[in-house]
Amino acid sequence: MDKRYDPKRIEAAWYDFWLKKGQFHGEAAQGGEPYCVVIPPPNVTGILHMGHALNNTLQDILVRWRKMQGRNVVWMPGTDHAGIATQNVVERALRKEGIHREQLGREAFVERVWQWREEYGGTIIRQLKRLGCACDWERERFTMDAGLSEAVQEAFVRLFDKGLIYRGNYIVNWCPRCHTALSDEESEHRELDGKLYYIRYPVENAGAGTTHIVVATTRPETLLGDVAVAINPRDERYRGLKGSRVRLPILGRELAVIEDDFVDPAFGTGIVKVTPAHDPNDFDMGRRHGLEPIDVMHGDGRMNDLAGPYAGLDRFECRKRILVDLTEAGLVEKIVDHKHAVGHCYRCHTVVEPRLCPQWFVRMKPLAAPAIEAVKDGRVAFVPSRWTKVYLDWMENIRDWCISRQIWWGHRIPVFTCEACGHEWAARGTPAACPKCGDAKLKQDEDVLDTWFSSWLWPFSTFGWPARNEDLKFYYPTHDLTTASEIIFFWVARMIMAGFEFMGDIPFRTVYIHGTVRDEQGRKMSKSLGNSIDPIGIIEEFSADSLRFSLMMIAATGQDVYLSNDKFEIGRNFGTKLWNAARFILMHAEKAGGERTECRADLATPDDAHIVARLRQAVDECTESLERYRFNDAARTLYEFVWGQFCDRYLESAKDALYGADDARRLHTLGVLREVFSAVLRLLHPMMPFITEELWHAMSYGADDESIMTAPWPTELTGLSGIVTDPAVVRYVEDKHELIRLGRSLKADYGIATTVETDYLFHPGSEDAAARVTADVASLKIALKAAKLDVATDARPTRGMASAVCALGTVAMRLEGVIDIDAERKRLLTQLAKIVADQENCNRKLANHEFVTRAPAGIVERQRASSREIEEKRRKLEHTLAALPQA
RNA sequence: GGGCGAUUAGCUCAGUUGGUUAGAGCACUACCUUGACAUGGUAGGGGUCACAGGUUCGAGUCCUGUAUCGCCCACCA
Repeated sequence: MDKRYDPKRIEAAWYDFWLKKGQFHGEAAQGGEPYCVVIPPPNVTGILHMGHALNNTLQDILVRWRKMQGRNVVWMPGTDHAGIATQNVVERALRKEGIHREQLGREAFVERVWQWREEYGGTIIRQLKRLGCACDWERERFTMDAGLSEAVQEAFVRLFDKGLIYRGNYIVNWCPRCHTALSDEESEHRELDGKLYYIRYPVENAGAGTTHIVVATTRPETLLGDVAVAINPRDERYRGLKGSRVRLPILGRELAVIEDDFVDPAFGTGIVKVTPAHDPNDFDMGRRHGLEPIDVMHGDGRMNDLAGPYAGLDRFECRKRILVDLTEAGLVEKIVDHKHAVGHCYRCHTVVEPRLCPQWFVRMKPLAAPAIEAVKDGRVAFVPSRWTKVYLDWMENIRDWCISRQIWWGHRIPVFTCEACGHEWAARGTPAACPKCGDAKLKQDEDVLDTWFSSWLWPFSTFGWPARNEDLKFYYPTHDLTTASEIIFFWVARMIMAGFEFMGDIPFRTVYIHGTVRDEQGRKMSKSLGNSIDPIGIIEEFSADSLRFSLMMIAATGQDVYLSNDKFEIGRNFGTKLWNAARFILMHAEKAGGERTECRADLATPDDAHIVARLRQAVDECTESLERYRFNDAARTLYEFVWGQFCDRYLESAKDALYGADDARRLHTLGVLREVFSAVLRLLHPMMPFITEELWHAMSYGADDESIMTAPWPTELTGLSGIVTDPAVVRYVEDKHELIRLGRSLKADYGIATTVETDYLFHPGSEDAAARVTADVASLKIALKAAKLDVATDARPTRGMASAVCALGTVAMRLEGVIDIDAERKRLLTQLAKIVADQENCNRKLANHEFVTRAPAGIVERQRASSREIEEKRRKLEHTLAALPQA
């Protein structure tokens, strides 16, 4: 075994080993209890960032852990075609060649995207493999592959036929750069420092002296599309306005004057310009008052012919020019600073333009109902639970989903129109003729579907739906879905709705929402900020295991993760520690030759009992933490056990036996070491798959061609069953270590000699002996404290002044002149009085639970436990008091 | 405007249902080339748990309020 751990050498090799063994594959035919996870499919354009690394490490831990527990596991992998994002990437590549997509035409362009995907689309999959992900790659899917495209059509047709999909002319979020509509979720609001422009509109026949009114707007260029001005009907100031002639500046169009409750008299001037084609509120008002919208913009953000003199200008250029013109005409009353939230395209960050155009929508209210119920009654649970409220708030106020996109890369909307009779219907596949008139001249809708329209089917479409095959029946509903909070609306909520609509059941049972990965300053990691840490770089520099384990140590449940490069040293150092512990055990095993190591009950020492007890505790804690999705706790438990208990304590204490002359003892100790370490490797495997696999083989725990992944999750610890783990023994060892530590400290700092006989008065099960050791610890602490007090007052104690001697059964202490024994006794007595009071209170509560309220067994048991705890405290304190020297 | 989260050591953070003297990693100090490990060991310094009230025998933990930072949602132009 190499002296140094070289992750590069082993990681790739073990991954191939797993693949060759088909370790990650599962199918229904194998039977057993299913456990299934579907990956949040990363974009094909994606490269692995820290968010992915965190997300997929979490899933991999769950998957490997469940596998070790004997479940029939499938982790469904795949990628998302990411409509707009991918189209943008390919367009950019084409632009470098000087080609615009229009030049290629639709078919050729889509062909190019497929080519691009062939060439670069596998990047993120390769990176997930380097991370160690145990995905069932035989099942890898792509949201545009034939099967999933069929599922998309099926879902669309079913919803269409049920009347849940409709086309309508509404204001949508329009990205002038991507040239497509976006859903509400795809428009990101950002607070911007804008301006509020107060503009005078001339009035012709108003009351005395009125020559104009003033409206306030943040987007002056839209006034070109104004069709009215609106006031609140209760606004006294503008009583006379109705019936007068208001003229639109520059274009001179006459505007209607309408009254609408929507208008807030307190904002701006209390008069609103109404532009139905460019603002959702105005659109609604326009509908209420029967006004015809006037659209003054092209899809690319340039003004159209209806913008008169501004036709052809970009919208922002138009804003500048129109302000100049208005100012010259004396129509700008004032300009004030104004903060407001402006929508931006989530793909290219261009300012979104509200635009009136025909789009396809899904009616969401009917779909939401069962999905709301399922979360309310706990069939689908969010972890941490606080996200439940976020989900429910959104679902209860859900708005229709705009699903059409004016791009080429994606699932073409399967709606056909008969050119002969005008019949419009949704069809699976490519229909040959109109079902109404039989004519063959058909036209398919030009638009494609929102990317998420395929994602929301992911938990069942990946298993072959609409076909009802065995795997789908077996693995659906899946179990855990792990994702980031940003995705709750885009994906999680919609999957739950689709699950009910198409499968009649929930898609998964638990949604685990992890935190966002941020840099040290708390900023989101992003390419544009240049602050991201590349996970692959970390794997190169440290190792995949280091990356994974460090992330788990840092990421508290659901909290955001703040990263910097040096954070990964935790995982690396821990890996090294583990490596060296293995080397130590192997070294001694080699020294023992082929002799049989065996844990023998009759040779078990308190240290053996202690490490086994702590191991059992670690196993329980680790298992429980994973069950509760507290990955961070599981990692910390293992870190502390391996480093603090196993290496620092047990391994050191084992040296006596290992270097000793007693062969039986040596083999026994080696046996305990091997058994405990075997459990350690298994516990760590989900988090650090590579190094544990390497060591599992180096230590020959299983056959050469068997993976640690198929070894059982340690629950029984059968190899260690002979070792009695009496609580008194465990406590004794704890105290012993404390005694040694204190003794060393006294000696090192103050030259106070102490003799600690570590094996003194050890009788397994002897409460009294253990209690007396505890008292000794307390006495030593007092001595230490006293010595320090004295140092502080510049009177360093000499050997003659204080000494602490541990001898058979008791600590004889002389603390002459060093400590105020009376004060110490007084302090302890006060403490004791408090404890006695606590105890009475606690027992009263217990009696109350037991006999009065008849509380559930769990609560009574808890109360009993705390009663025992207090009793224990009291005994310790009394012993300490008794051990205190007389003044 | 609504909702949520955070505030604990110099830094980054744990602290589950209230319970002895509030923990870890990094950084810092001193000593240690001891027989697994210097990516290490031993010992140590460093904290009015943001602030103000309240509940309790007991509060970092529960309740109310305040302040600061952050996130999400939202059609007041």
